Amino acid sequence: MNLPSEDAGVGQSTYETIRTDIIFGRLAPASKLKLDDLRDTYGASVSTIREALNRLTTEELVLAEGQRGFFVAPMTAKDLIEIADLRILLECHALTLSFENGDTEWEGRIVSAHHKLHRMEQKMAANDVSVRESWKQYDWEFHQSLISACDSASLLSLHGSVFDKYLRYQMRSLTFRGDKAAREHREMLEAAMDRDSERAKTILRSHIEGGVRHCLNNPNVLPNK
Amino acid sequence: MNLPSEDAGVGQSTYETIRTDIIFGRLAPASKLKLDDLRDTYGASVSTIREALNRLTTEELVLAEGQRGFFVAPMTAKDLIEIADLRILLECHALTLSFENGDTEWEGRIVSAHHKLHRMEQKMAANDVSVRESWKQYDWEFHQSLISACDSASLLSLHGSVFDKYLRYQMRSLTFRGDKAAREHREMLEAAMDRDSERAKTILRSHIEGGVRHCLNNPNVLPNK
DNA sequence: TGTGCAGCAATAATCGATTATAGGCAAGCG
DNA sequence: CGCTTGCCTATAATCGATTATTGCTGCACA
Repeated sequence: MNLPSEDAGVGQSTYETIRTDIIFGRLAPASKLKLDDLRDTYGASVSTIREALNRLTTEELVLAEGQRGFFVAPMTAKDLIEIADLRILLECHALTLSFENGDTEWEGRIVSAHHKLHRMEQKMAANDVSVRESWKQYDWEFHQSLISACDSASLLSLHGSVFDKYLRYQMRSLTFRGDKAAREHREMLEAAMDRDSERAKTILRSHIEGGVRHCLNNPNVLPNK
Repeated sequence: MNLPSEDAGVGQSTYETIRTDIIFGRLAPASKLKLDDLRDTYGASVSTIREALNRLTTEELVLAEGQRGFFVAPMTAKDLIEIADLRILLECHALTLSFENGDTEWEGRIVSAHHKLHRMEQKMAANDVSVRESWKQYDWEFHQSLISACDSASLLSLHGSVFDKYLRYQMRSLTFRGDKAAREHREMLEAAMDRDSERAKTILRSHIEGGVRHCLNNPNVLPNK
């Protein structure tokens, strides 16, 4: 997850803000994005807004329908399943490469990321819902750290984009999957320290499939259809 | 490969034209993209040009460096290897899914695409270089047809984007890899008809790896560095 | 003669205005 | 009474102008 970086130009920060607003559900799926409204909301000119929306169109977080404007990408069960399938494919592949290349620095990043994630999991378990967004942020950081030694910028970039789309579905389930996910994270940490990529991949697959089931069983996630 | 569709708006067609100009090498790798120059070349206002460049930035065909403008993405051996690795990963996965789901319509698409590709391969073998771009177009269509029954729009879209980046490298090798590639295409056609996805994947892997070697051995492809 | 600062030219970023399009509503005709 | 057609409003697409940034060049001072 790339959070909005304040220091950048108007264009860049508008793009990042709209992007996170879509991912965190502050802009409803399938809703119309009127340029004039967005200009008022985000305080940038229509041209700048269009720039941001066009970029998001390429990422398929926004749909541009002919001359009829922009819409937030809708959320469907089929899309969730496709995205999860892609995340498994890309992340497992990256895991294999990363486990081969990873050095001690890499282990350090993982241990550090897991520690921070674990703290958030504890807070979530104690029903402190205020940390929901930072929890997901640290979840990203942990998964990212595991594959960070894969030595392929293209793979990392593609994975990041898929991860964020997956995250949009996760953000809609208000309940915490708790113990199970936390245990899987710990097991992946251990598998990484043992350089056992097969074990890590098995856990990751069931980790993601569990997340998908959790979403599909939760009526908050896909209210329509 | 999505070729420019003339019927669309100025923005869309500018985007598509610049995109194909990058992929087909008419815009040199790592070259600076000056907005005023592009406005004259493509006959659209700077805002429209910016819109196109921003979209291409998301696809990583163009790099946007701070407040210092846009550049065509450079081409490097490492990037080629990463892209090819991703193409293998995505296309093999799609192949598996597609072979499971494919119906008779799907077979028809493959046979048709292979026939057209074969015609171009014959022309290329006869040193008719004028068909170089349509040959690559039909190559795309054939590979696309093989995975077209994978039933995942996200996977097809991601694959398309990676394929086009791979294509950019292929377009720089002026020589025809000929017989070998043509035989591999025919073998993949046969594997598809037999629904033998393992065989198809093995051929595909060596097909792509052969293409990469062909590029890396050709000094035209990566002149610098 | 080398270095640093200042002003200038080139070019990018942002904006608001103008033009084009779509979709709804109403009037007129069948 | 219903359907079609033309106008009208809301909104998108495109544009050229304005502002900001960068990096170069030349001059002054050490």
